[in-house]
Amino acid sequence: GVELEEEGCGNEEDDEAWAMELSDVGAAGSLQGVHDQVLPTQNSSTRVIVHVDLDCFYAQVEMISNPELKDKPLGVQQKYLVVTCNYEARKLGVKKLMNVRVAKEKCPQLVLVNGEDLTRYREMSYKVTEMVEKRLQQLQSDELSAMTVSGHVYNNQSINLHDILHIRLLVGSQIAAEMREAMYNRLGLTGCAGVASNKLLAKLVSGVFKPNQQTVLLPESCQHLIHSLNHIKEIPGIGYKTTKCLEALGITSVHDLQTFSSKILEKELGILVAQRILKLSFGEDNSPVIPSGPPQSFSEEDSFKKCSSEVEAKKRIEELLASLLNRVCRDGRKPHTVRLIIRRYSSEKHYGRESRQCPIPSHVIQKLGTGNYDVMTPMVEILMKLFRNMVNVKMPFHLTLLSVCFCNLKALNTAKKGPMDYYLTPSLTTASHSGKRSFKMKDTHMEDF
DNA sequence: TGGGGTTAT
DNA sequence: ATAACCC
Repeated sequence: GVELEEEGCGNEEDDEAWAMELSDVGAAGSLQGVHDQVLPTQNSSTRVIVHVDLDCFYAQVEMISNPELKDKPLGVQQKYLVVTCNYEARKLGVKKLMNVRVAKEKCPQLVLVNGEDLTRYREMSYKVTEMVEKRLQQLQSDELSAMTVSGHVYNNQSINLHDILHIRLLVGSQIAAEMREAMYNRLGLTGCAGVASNKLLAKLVSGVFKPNQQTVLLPESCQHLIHSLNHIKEIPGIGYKTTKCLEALGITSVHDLQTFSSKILEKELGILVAQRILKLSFGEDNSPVIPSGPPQSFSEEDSFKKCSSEVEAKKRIEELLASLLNRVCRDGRKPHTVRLIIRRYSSEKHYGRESRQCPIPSHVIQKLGTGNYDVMTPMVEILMKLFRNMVNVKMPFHLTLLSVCFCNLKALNTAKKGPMDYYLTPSLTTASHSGKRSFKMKDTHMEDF
């Protein structure tokens, strides 16, 4: 099991050490199947991060569901987009987020499956997260002694067995290989892995050799990697807006950013963003691995060409709500806030969503998950009030998206355990002497694995 | 562009 | 509630 004790800690303010220790054993998971982990170390300044990134996750789940699809070019469709596709399809020119019509033109043999319902992807994602958690617990007792690298070494650099950093990264590569093996053997999923000294570098290097391979980055090749990027937008953490802003300043390459005046950058982007992305451009990233734990919100959304009546909106909201109630019931925790999100039709407005939220009345919260059918009626009432708050139904309107979100999730006071309760349990020891609510990883026993 | 998710302000 | 980021 994992021990996380606050040894002789008289300082109640010391959240840092606690977070660090948690990150030492934590696994971050998300729906896309991306997982990071940090190996336990004595010295927190020399980290080894293993980043694993599943290959075209949705397409893999579909191929596992229906093996006949395995050797055909396959695309996963949501509305009129091919959101992802397998590598057969990529060879034939299909790209992620390609219009269905364009994809069919490029590749007439393309097989399409609908991927608008995320249920099965979610289920597989939970399995992956669960597996990674268990491997993580086991790692600490593993013998990791064979000193040979697994997979590629970035830039073909040679390993110096006398360099302790090299050795630790090499051990990381073995762990990455073993985790990928386990994922394939148990769940049939393939993926890439990157091993490096921080999250940024691990993620970047994971994509160097692409499907189903892994790469370790030795410290001497860090600058080579970062300068191999053709544009700053390829740096995770620099998104759409920041890229536009940087381009306006004449910054397009990593070198441009590295040598740009930090003062001007701070004025343009704010001190926080400026300093963070400047460090990123040098391959520096001290952000910790944060175990994601169970989700903090659940939402269902649907997009469409046009919804312009209150009656139709209500119907769509009821559908979204029914699925959501199911999911929330299975999770076991109770949402205390509900939010309605809309997107209005507008010719050229990038990212125009509006939302209204409100607390869920306590008597409704109580009924949630009891199988009581009458939870629908009051919830629909609430959501329609939020709807009319945003949309003047006496005037013509044109919506292209509706979404319902449950958030502010709280564990119930009863002893009933939901499926995700497995990951985190309230830490009695810490809570009792710090007065703060905190969590520790629950012990896992080897026979579970 | 889809159907999600997070954190910061 | 919005805006930025991630996949």
